[in-house]
Amino acid sequence: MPDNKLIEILARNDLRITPQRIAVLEVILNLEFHPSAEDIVNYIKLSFPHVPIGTVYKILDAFEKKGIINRVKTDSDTVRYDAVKEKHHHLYAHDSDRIEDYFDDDLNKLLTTYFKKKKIPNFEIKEFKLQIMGKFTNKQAWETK
Amino acid sequence: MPDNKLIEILARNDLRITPQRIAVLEVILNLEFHPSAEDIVNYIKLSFPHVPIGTVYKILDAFEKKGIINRVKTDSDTVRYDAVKEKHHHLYAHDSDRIEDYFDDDLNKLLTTYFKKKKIPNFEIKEFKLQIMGKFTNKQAWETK
DNA sequence: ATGTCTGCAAAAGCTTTGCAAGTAC
DNA sequence: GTACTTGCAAAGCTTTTGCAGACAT
Repeated sequence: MPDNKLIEILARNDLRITPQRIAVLEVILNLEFHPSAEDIVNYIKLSFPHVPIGTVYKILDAFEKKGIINRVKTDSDTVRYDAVKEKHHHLYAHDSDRIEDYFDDDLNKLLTTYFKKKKIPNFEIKEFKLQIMGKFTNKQAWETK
Repeated sequence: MPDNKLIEILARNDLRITPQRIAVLEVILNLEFHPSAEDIVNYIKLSFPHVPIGTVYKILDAFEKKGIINRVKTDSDTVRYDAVKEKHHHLYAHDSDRIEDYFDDDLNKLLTTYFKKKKIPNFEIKEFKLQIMGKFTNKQAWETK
């Protein structure tokens, strides 16, 4: 992704433009495996020798507050991040900690229609996300990325 | 829940019957808010003065391995637990860390049927769970439990 | 010039682990 | 009696916080 696009996102969100923020933003927008803070540090190292993980946490925090990213729900005790993008769901691999996006407009429509008719007592729905647990059957596609 | 039922569950799973395990199991089976390890310790304190949290973690670990409980997916860094029961989904409160079960057979059927027709490329679905985020509109029901 | 961000290190959670003593079987 | 479990404390991780110096505006 070109830097000027990344800078534009930061500017639009009233965030000061720093090399560290550009690097973190680029990683989250480009990577598809929903990185943890540590993943981000490791990935950035390749191009940006040393960003302390404390700084990455602060940056992630700022991004989350601005709504640029979200935390992904997992059943482990480490937080993973997801760039905010068009409505999507998540595929969770049973045998690894891989999490991938799943886009499906028919599914969105199906669920939206369903909950328009069927209300949940005492609960006002803001959004929903389907967690789909299972196994990836084609590892190549991911490993060679 | 009567002790003999709890004991029966432990026995069926080849777990030795100890007062600590009975207490933890009872909490998880009865409480509906998906407690963390710390919640469990606090709750148990009322009837069982002191169970170290390390022991609770070991018990939870044993229960999870036997499939008596599951970890609940959240976007925080603390793990919460859920008794394994008939298929259900989760309601997540936006303004608190409350998580409740949502049972809906029509929804289960709808999704099962949907994914029988629509396959996800390179992914073999084992199960799915809908996360429903929003706001509880009737706090009384919960607060007075 | 000002307010914000980074880097570093310390501190603060949460969870796991090791081991001796205790308990279930 | 044996194997497993508990209790306790230490260690391990992840995440947060504080503060001085650096940087963006």
